Amino acid sequence: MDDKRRLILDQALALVDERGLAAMSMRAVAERVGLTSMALYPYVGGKDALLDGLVDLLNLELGDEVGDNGEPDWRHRLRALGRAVRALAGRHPGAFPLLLNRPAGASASWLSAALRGVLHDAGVPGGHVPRLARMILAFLLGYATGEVTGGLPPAAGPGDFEADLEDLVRLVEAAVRVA
Amino acid sequence: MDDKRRLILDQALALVDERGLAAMSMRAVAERVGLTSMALYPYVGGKDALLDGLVDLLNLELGDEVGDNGEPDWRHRLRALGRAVRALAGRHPGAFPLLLNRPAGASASWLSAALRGVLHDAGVPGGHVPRLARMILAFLLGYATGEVTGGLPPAAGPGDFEADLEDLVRLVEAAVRVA
DNA sequence: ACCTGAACACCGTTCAAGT
DNA sequence: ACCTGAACACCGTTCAAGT
Repeated sequence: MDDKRRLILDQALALVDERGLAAMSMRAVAERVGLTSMALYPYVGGKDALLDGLVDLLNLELGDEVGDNGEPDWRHRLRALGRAVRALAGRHPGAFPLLLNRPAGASASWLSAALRGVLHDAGVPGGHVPRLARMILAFLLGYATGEVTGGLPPAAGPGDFEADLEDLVRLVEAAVRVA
Repeated sequence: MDDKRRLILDQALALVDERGLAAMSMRAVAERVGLTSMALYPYVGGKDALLDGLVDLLNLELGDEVGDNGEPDWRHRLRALGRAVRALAGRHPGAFPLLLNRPAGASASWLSAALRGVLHDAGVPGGHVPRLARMILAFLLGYATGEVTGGLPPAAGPGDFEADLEDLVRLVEAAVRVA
């Protein structure tokens, strides 16, 4: 019976996708599920916890999309991660900013761990892996958030993001050369 | 008499600094100023516009801190910009995330323009300047936002941000070599 | 010109009560 | 066990009314 929690979270995310974060009230979510707002509390425990649940959902979706295909080329994997983050923001423009704006829960470390794996396989010295992973994470979340909120000026050209990804690849290569 | 608007914005920012964004209601700001909430509307025009006003205030403060001292070394200027953004977030942890989460208004382009100036002086080919400036902006805002919200995992070491800045310097140098 | 009182349509959350 | 009605203390915002 705990897929009722999942049902509620799914409907909340759908609501945010359709009408924006500001429209997501406990009452509005409940109506979508066919309950009153008070009935949600045992399942999701308050609005704040519900938002944390949405963050978990986004991380889950990101993990599903990227998968763990045994792609050996770290450059391919880094580009794929970057594109997946941006695509996730595109599918969930209302909810995506939560990733950067709320304390990172346990599930939030998925992307962080994936980036560390890429850097390790690239041959980045172990002592630099956590810092560099965090740096790339800050860029990816900042970029996709700003794109979706308008907090960043609009991109000058359509290929800008791909060029940014190549710059990230070079950044990693430079860190490898230090070794 | 338009420093009354400024008074209201200053008090709103102080309130957010002290008690967090969630505590900033029109009524709470008004009480701090010594008015009722309805009296604020002619000056700041609704809560959303008030939040935009806070963004302007942050950009102003950033511009004041960095100044336009004729520092000729673009590396110094890039590091100074990065440190200033991070320090601003440290002073205003509640309000800072607004920079990335709200559409960039006219004043928001200050930092963007400053970064473009640095890249130009560094000798980055003109065609790459806007993209690279935006990339660095995404990193800086993402980094400082995530640090202040907990959306990014905690830094591994105390010198991590300085090391990140050196990586940015190298990123710019690499873009210059392409020229 | 500048401000307030009263009111409206909402919030999140609690808790006793219903089935 | 699961849900609801009623209630509380809040919101943002409008507008007629006060000075």
